[in-house]
Amino acid sequence: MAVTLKDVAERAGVSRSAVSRTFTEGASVSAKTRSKVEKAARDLGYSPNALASSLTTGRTKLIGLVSNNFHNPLFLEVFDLFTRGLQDRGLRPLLVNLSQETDPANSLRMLRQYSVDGVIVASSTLPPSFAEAFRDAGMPVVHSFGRYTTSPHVHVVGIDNIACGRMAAETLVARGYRRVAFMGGPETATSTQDRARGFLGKLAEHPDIEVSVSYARAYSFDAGRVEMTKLLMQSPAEAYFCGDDVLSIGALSAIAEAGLRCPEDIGIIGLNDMDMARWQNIDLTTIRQPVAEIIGASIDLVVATIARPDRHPETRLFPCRVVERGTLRPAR
Amino acid sequence: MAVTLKDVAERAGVSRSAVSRTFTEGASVSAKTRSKVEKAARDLGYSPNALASSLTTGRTKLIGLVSNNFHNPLFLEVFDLFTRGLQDRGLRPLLVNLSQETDPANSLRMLRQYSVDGVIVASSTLPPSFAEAFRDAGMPVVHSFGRYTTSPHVHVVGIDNIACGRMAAETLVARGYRRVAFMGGPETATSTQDRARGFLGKLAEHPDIEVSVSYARAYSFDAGRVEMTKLLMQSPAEAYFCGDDVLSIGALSAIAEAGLRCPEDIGIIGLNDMDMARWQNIDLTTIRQPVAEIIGASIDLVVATIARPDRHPETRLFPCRVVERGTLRPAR
DNA sequence: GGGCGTTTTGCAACCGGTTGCAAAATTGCT
DNA sequence: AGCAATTTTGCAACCGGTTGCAAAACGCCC
Repeated sequence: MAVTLKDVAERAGVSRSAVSRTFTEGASVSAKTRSKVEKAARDLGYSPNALASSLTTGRTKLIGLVSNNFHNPLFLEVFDLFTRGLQDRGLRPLLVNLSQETDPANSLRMLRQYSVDGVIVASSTLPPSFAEAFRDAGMPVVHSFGRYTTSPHVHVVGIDNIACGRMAAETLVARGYRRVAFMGGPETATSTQDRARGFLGKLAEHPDIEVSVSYARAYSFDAGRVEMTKLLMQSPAEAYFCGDDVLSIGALSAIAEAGLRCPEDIGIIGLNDMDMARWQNIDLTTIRQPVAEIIGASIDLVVATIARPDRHPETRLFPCRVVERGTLRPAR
Repeated sequence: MAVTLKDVAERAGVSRSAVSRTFTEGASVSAKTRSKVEKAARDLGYSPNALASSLTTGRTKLIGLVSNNFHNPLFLEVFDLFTRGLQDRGLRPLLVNLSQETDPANSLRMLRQYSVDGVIVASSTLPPSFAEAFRDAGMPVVHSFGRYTTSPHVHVVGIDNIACGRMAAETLVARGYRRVAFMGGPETATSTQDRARGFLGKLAEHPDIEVSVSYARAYSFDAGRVEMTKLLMQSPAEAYFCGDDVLSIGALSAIAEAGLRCPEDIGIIGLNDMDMARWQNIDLTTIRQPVAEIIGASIDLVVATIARPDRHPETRLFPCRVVERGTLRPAR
């Protein structure tokens, strides 16, 4: 069926080793045999079987891309950038959709069966222990969009969520809001915990400002909308820092529905700056997370760890910045 | 490093074949050896190397998932459903991001190197020839969201875009619109061509209704917005059938910006019914494409074709229906 | 043309599994 | 217990490559 090394060798009149060598970088082949082999390969339409070679080289060039965020529009950008970035380095993404699963055992087993060279866990909601399970199994792994820890057991690339929380607080304070609130994602998500911590920590410096906190039951439009609707029935704050953009958009929808205007009646600041946030009919003021940089660094790091598996775990955090749009009143 | 068949065999005190057989469905092993092997495997933490076994069995359980739609929010749902659906059948998605590439040669080569069992091309914009290149290389392939042809060379699963165009036309006519228009995606996309055809075809039956056509330069928010802005500066139609939902949302944004209201001043009907269309602050009337059914059928079909490669190419089209929301005036 | 050092080449073993085949073990039956 | 039929087992070859090693070929110089 498929054309193999042997076929090419026979047609070119050389040994199988010769063929193998012309297709492996830096092997010793004379120009003459190389061209004979290349011609034969071209004639036969040969391309080497990456899986077979992985058996001896121990490298598959397969990277497990594990995520549980298949509902957040930001992650379409994330998948786009990851797949392109990996492809550009000759690596292939083997996608694992975690859905609501939270135990790494299954993914671990299947990624081991396919002997992936490395694993990227792309999730802001999974606990650090998830990625650590891969490392414990001896796989190079980086946790993208993961939680920062001072003594990481695993590479982490992402943002400083605590600093983001602080940044949101500062922004709201600078705008003169006196009654502010955090509307988080699910309380179990590590990103939400950290953002709340930073936000509240910063506001503790302003005892005159009233602060409250609530949690939506998911990082989703509906959850944001439901939560904001509930809040509006009590006495709402003047401005909200929402756990992420999609939550923010849900909140905006609830606000409009209630006949209130944003930013005149209530201010909203999101987090992520996903593509949709800039759409003119959404126009969300938000904190930009440098997704492309995070992904680039994640790939760099997993590649580097494949090369030197004993590499010390490292945390790379990228700075975020506020993107001014139309859902917060102007600074005084 | 990794624990192999041989290690398990030694520990269990049996031959390598015995171990192999306990892990292959329907092979002949006595209960006694099976339990010995299973214990040894458990102790050692063994899991069989899928790639090595693929060498002899000729099956990798890898499915190439090829797409160029990494910017349309609908495709996040698509990837979610595909990855889950494949995983549920013990198959693994190897993702290929085509970006703006339109030549199958590269993807073909790399999917062959990884000897995928089958290929799913998920795209509404690629021409039929793209998927055919895989079939010509002897790979089981299905084109999801692809173009319907009466004599397909390749399995196609999707919707009847011509019928959708007609359905949009009927809907607008039933609402009493007298000046209608089609605002397509890029003119080169097969889906746009067919939708235009159906739309215009149906309206040809209503000579009293004025029809016009224009094309946005991409299936994107910005392109839809730009195109609608341009249209509004001339004399706009009363209602538009937009090439897809994201284009529709761009158009809605332009309409709002111009100080016009939807549906009072201008009606919009989209196509896809992506999750966002139901968001209350978008509330887009649209034609629903049954994405989950399409994906389920695509997976069924690729699996069936792997089992019987000589299977005759088949087209499966799923019916669409109008989802009434708030961007079209009510039927008279 | 002979001798030496360097490249290139092929052989054969190996990577981690599977599988046809014949031998060994088990089972059922008289 | 003896025998035939059936099941289980291990051997060895194979899947499609890679690679250490020793032999062969080559290039260079005298």
